[in-house]
Amino acid sequence: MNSNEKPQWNGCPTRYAAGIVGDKWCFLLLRDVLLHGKRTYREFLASPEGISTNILANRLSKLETLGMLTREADPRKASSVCYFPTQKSKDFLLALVSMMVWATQYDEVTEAPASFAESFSNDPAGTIAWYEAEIDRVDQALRSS
Amino acid sequence: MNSNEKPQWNGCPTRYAAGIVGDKWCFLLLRDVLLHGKRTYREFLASPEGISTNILANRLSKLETLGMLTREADPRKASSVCYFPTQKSKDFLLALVSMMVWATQYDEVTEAPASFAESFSNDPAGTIAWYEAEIDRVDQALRSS
DNA sequence: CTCTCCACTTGCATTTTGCAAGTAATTTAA
DNA sequence: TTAAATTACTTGCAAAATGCAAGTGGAGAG
Repeated sequence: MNSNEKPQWNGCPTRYAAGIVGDKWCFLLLRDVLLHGKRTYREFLASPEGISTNILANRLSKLETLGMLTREADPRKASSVCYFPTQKSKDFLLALVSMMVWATQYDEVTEAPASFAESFSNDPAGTIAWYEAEIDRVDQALRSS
Repeated sequence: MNSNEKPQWNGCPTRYAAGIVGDKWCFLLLRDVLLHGKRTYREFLASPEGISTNILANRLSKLETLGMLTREADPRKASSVCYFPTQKSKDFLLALVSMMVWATQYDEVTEAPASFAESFSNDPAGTIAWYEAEIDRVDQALRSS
């Protein structure tokens, strides 16, 4: 990607979202970061979908460029790297969880418990706030270690 | 795509959603169907992103297979074809609009008016219901013509 | 009976992906 | 102290997906 040329996927909100989330691997990486507490290359690599190493490196750098992740040294081990979600990613939680609720409804072999969709429809804002608090808890613990 | 082999992108709700929406073109076609009232091949082709004819045919058939669209004869002209959104697509509206609100917040050159995000945060359910009513109005008019 | 419109399909060059292997900088273990 | 392992990548290459241009077949209009 030549960083001199601006992508013209702006303007229309759906097109803007498609430019980030309209990619299988970016989508799943956001899940791993926002919902599964994953922060390192190795953890992302271990996800059951089996992303390959070159694609993972490419997408992490794309998500960093897009302002969804920050790349920082791992406080636990200087040679390692952490990818943290930005506020922009965290603000994506509502959309992500909405998609999961929808998927839970239509995936015949869903592994998600009914309680998940239920708690979201009872209190959407509270559910999202809970996820965000979890993220902040994980990241504060990691950063101060 | 060999229809004999089942894709194992089920189980995890995010993975299920990624299998449908984690594709730029499917994503934008859903926008066109759900928010722009587009129903025909020709209308989809005219979208500013410039999908090519083979990809359009491929994605329309994929979305039909996935139960997001139904392919029917155009009531206005028997030789023409209409793609209608199913309930499954319409139920995706909440997630789609959530993404748009998020994109509107972060796209520096968004064309979406502030009133859009505002009305959604004031009354999410009402906003979605309005969109769904619009869709039903369009489709009922089309089907009975 | 020809001409146009519509919804595709086909062929082919280019791009992206997936897989396997390699690498460089630590860090742990013997 | 030195060899082995770990981490985060990069590289090369074959296979698949994409984009573009051109073609096809059926229905309807003139």
